[in-house]
Amino acid sequence: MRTAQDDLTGRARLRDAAIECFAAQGFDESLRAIAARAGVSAGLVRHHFGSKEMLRAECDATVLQRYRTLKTESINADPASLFAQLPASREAGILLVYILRSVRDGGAAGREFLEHMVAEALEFSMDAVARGLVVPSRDEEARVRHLVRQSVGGLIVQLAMHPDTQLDDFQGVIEQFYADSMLPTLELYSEGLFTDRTYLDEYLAYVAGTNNPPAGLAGEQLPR
Amino acid sequence: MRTAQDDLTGRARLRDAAIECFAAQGFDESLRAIAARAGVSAGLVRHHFGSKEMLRAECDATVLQRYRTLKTESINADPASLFAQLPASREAGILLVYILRSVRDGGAAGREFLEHMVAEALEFSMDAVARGLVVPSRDEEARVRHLVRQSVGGLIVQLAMHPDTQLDDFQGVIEQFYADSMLPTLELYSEGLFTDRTYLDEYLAYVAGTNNPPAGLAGEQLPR
DNA sequence: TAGGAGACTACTCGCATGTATAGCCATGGG
DNA sequence: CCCATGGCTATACATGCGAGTAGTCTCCTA
Repeated sequence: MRTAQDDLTGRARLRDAAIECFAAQGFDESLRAIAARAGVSAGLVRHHFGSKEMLRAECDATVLQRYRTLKTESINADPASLFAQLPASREAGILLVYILRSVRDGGAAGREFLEHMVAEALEFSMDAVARGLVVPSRDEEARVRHLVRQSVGGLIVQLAMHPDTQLDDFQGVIEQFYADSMLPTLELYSEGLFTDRTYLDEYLAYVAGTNNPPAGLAGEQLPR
Repeated sequence: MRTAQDDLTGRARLRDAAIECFAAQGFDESLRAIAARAGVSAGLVRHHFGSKEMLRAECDATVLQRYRTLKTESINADPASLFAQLPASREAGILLVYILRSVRDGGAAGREFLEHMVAEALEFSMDAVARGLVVPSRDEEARVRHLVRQSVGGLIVQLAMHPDTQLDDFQGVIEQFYADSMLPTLELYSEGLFTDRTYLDEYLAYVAGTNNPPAGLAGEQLPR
């Protein structure tokens, strides 16, 4: 019925236009604007997808799939950036902005994206620890969750501070973000922030005094 | 004309209700919902504020002022958290969520909040460096901007992952966030992440090769 | 060549929103 | 006493939205 062939028809144009509109303007962008970008009428969305919600779901799935493809294609090992210079092309930039907006707005799609990144980063991090590049943590997953949350959040803030960025200029904003963050990140990762271990040791002693071992403290999030 | 006395009338109730609604539901919350929370009619918003935009502006100013008051009241010196356990009360929790939403959605208010936090943190950080508690950075402002952006962003992501959090439960979510982040943060700040300085030194050598000194790299953001 | 399935459009409907208008009514100074 | 000021409400209006309906056009096939 619905094969990969008809991805050349208006259905695919509509889906791709929706992804670009959602990335550029947010998920509240109207169906009429999406249809206009695709060069079709608004009613065609209903004809092909049934509702805006189902169009959104298909966009989510498509973006996640393309993100996975892009990740597996470009295997690089730069521990300085958990995103591994994703926005190398306009297409990748759109994907990244779409994902950032998904996380920003919450919901199932954003949570799925985030969990995907955590799983990726956890695998990467444990490998880096095993190879002696990264110091071990008392709770690897908690550290990875923290780093991913902070990194994604930092990008979201950067995106929010440049709301009028066009999709084509977005690579520039990301590059500026990395340029701004590279030195502080490398300093922090290489030299830390505190001059002594007092705060850490005091916290470890405090935690050891409770019945909560540090390793089991930060596994799952709050159960809604 | 409009003195501090009439803050006991419906005008203040409307403003406070708007702040709570904006924090709980976002800035797209309807005037009718805000008026309902305040126990007045929707038309009163126009009567007192002229438009929704001007109501929003007054909410922004009020939140910023209360945030400043709260900050100057509670002077504490805990370098582990740049937010200094702000949400100690329900009122403070509402302020924090409002600020996070402002930054999240971009715009002038969010940028103002962020710049305010950067200025605070910069002052605090330079003092900590002078007292020998924190290692110096090659670009103090860039480091502070980075840390503030990451911290605020991390909270925004945490907030997005718990979209159905009530305003009263929000302190719990923040406490959970701190509980999850405390160990990774202290580890990172005390022990760093990399086992050696290779990446940092390579970057410093690379930057030294260009005409851009590291200190001047991350001052102002992109000129829109 | 006839016919039918599906891509696509024009138009409409109900709904929610921000804004605008007209008026009620309690209070307080003449 | 009286009436004007201003807080406040009820209602209407214009707009833009997603969703629904009916119909046209274009191939592909029997």
